[in-house]
Amino acid sequence: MKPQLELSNQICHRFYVATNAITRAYKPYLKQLDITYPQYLVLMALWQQDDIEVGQIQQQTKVDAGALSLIMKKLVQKGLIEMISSQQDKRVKLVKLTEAGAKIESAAENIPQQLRCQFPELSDAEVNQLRSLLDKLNSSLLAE
Amino acid sequence: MKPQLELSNQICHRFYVATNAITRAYKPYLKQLDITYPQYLVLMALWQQDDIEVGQIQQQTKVDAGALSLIMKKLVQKGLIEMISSQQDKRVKLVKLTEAGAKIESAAENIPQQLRCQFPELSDAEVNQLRSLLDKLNSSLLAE
DNA sequence: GTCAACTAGTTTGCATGCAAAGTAAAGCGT
DNA sequence: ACGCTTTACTTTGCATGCAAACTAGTTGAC
Repeated sequence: MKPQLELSNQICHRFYVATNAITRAYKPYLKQLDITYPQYLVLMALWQQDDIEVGQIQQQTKVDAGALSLIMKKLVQKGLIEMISSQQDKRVKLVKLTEAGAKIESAAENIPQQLRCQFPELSDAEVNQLRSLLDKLNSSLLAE
Repeated sequence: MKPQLELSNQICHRFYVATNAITRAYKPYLKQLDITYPQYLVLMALWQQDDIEVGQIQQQTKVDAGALSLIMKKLVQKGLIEMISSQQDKRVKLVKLTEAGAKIESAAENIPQQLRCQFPELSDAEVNQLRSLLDKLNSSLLAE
């Protein structure tokens, strides 16, 4: 057995496990808002700045463009956003929060903090360390 | 705007981005073996120890049980594994590598190293730090 | 011994992630 | 003005991730 192929040596497998666990941890909270994690990412982008292009949402959330199309459609169906073709450039669609979409921000406000409570074993310092390592990794991986 | 809802403050979003980026980085290498990342996880578990139960594979890889069923079926179709019902307990299925399945281990041997080259900005020390933080996070998240 | 409770896996329905093909509109060179 | 390339998004096909329902085989309480 090659040691580099052992699951226990694989950083990548740890990411796989962690990300799935995090998404699962989010689920009960997001379920109350009747949205999924990627949909939540889109809404976060819009709460941060409303009335932006689909492409900007993609850049900020890093959700795949193809998947994003479907996600936007769902959010429209749920009445949380609306999409309007730009006048200047008819290829571009501008995304806006509806009243309902803007409203659930306050309901989402406490989610990050509750998520944080799911891993109390990590100190705040360790979380910051993790954040900075992830930033470094992501900028490296997304570089090309 | 609530600062805790900004994408740039979210550890979880960093995980989302990192894991998707890693999976994408794996893709070209795994494509040469005609397998996907979760299928690769299953094979790694078997390379480590052959002739084990489906449940053991699930525990080691942390792949969802439902998804695992389909993955196993694909691996059987590809002729990389075979499944045999246990004599002692007919509910249990034992999974074995075929000759072909055992063979591609050597082809997979260099993948981890090549993946590592995708993020040269991280030093070995930082990778180790990351590994230990991920372990701590995972054991915390998977505890309940 | 019998039946309820449990266990190992499978199946199904919905929501992505991703690659690849497709569409419509803009921009560009000549 | 005409065609070629690029851009912004959408659609499609395949492979999960996940919850929930389902099947078959075991175990335990009595």
